[in-house]
Amino acid sequence: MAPSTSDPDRSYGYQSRATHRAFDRLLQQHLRQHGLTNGYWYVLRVLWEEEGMSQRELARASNLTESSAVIMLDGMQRAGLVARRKDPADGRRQRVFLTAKAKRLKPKLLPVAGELNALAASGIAAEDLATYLAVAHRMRANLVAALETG
Amino acid sequence: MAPSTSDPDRSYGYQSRATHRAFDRLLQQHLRQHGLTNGYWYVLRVLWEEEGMSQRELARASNLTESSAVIMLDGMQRAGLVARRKDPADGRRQRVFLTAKAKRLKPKLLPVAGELNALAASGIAAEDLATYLAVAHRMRANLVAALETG
DNA sequence: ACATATTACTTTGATATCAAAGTATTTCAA
DNA sequence: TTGAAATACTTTGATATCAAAGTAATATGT
Repeated sequence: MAPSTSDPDRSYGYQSRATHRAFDRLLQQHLRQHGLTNGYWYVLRVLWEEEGMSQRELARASNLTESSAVIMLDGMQRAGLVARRKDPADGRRQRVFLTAKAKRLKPKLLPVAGELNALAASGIAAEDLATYLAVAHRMRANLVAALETG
Repeated sequence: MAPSTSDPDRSYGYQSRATHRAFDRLLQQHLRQHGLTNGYWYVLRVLWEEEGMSQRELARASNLTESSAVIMLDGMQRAGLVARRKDPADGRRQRVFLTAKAKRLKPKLLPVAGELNALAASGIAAEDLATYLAVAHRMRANLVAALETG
């Protein structure tokens, strides 16, 4: 393999990590003013769209493992953001719901997502942004397929 | 702002996180066979290119904060991968060097970077891959500029 | 020279994350 | 119907990561 794929500037892994870290740090800077952590944010983003899913579904939608989701939800429950209710039809499932407090945060905080994305995208052609999303999506699919294989 | 920028599939933040996580998990799967952690890998990638930099320089090159770098290097030192030597000309600086053991790992492990990148890129047009890198680079610059502003 | 500012690293306390092993509940096949 | 398998969640122990405050060494202005 030519050096091109291990040179950091040309490494998709390196660049995706660098982009993510920059997003994550800026997100943290915004959320701390509202007393939220990044981890809570990722879960709230999902729950603001749809409440009442099982922890497993929520973990998948939030891109967390199930054990990470348990820990996150423990914290969010203590912070008064979510409530867990056992599914009456299946005692194994814990369905997750937002509290009134978490619902009130939505209009204040959801716009932050748009702001950060707009900021990141500034000065970049719309066509290139679309390509970025498509490539990211395909790379993830390729990598997840490899993860499951081996 | 239109919903387009908060819909996960169209959110650059969401997609960059998802891509990174997939890379990171697959990397972990590969490295564990060699007894290395992802954190050590990121630092080794830098040191395999250039030894003897100060911790601050190394932290910047590895995309870590200085305090994270300290913790990582403590572990790497215990694992016999690096040695720290005080700069004779400036007693504040700790210069970081690879041990023989870490140097021996390079030919075995460096190719992993190329393999994962090739795997991630499979089925994607070269032109689109180039766009991905350019967009990632620019986004990071935009975000870092915002971080520094406040 | 000496007090102050700057620089480089370290410590501390917190969140984020996972894999592996463990527990409780439901499903299913004989 | 009952025991094994599958499912859903939890616990445990580890790494990864950061911000803020702390320590040590050097540089700077007077």
